[in-house]
Amino acid sequence: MGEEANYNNMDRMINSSQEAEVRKGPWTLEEDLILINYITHHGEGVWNNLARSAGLNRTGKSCRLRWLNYLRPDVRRGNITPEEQMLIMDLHARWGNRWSKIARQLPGRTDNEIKNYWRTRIQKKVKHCEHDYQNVMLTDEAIPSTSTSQLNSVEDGASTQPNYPEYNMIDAEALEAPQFSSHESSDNFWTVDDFWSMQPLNCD
DNA sequence: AAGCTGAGCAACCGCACCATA
DNA sequence: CTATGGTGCGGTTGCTCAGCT
Repeated sequence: MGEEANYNNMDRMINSSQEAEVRKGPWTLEEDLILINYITHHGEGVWNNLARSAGLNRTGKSCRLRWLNYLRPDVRRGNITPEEQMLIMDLHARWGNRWSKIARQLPGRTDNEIKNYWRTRIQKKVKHCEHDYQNVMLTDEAIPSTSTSQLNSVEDGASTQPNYPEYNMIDAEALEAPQFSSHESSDNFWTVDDFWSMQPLNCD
C-alpha cells in the first residue's frame, strides 16, 4: 500500500521531470531487481559504471547505498536485539559517531541502520534518562557526587568492560582506545560510564 | 471519521580521502 | 605535483505511518 503510493509518486516525479535526468528518491521494485540481477552476475565493481551498464538511471552512489543498506543478501533488517543495543551503546561510547566502524562489529547491520537506531531510539532514551537523573540530583542533594570520578574512568576501557558474550566478537583493532581529543567533537557524545550508570535504559 | 503529531526509516547531500593518470 | 574520478562516511532531509485527540 505504502509502496504503491511510492511508485505513484515516482511516476509523477518521472513524468514531471526530464526523463534523461538521473533519478532520485525511493527505489522501485523493478530498479531493485535490476540492481540485484546485475550484481549477481557481474559483481559490484565500479559503481558509476555499474549504474550505467545495468541500465539504471541512477548515480553510482545511489546504487551503492541501495545495495549496501538494503539489497545485500546478508543484510539483517529490524529487530535489533538487546545484546546488539548494548554493543551499539558501548561502541558509541568508545568511538562516538563512527557508524561504519560500529556497524562492522554487528554482522548484517548497516551504518545507516545503526545511525537511525541511535538517533530515534537510544538518543531519546539517553536524554530522557539524563533528564530524570538531573531531576533526582536537584531534588535529592543527599546523594554524594561520586559520578565525577566514575565518568572520568571511561578513558581506561578496562574498567568499563561490559560482560555480555558478544564482546568476544570484537577484535583487537576494534578494542583499541578511541582517539578522542575532546567531547566537543560530537554533541551526541556520552561516556560508557554514563551508560552503565543509567542502565537499564528502559526507565520509562 | 478527520486532522494532527511524532517516530521511524530510506535516501540524499556534502565533504574528505584515496588511487590513478 | 596536480587534477580528476570513485568511494566512504557522517549529517540531514523528507516521506510514511501509527497513535492520539
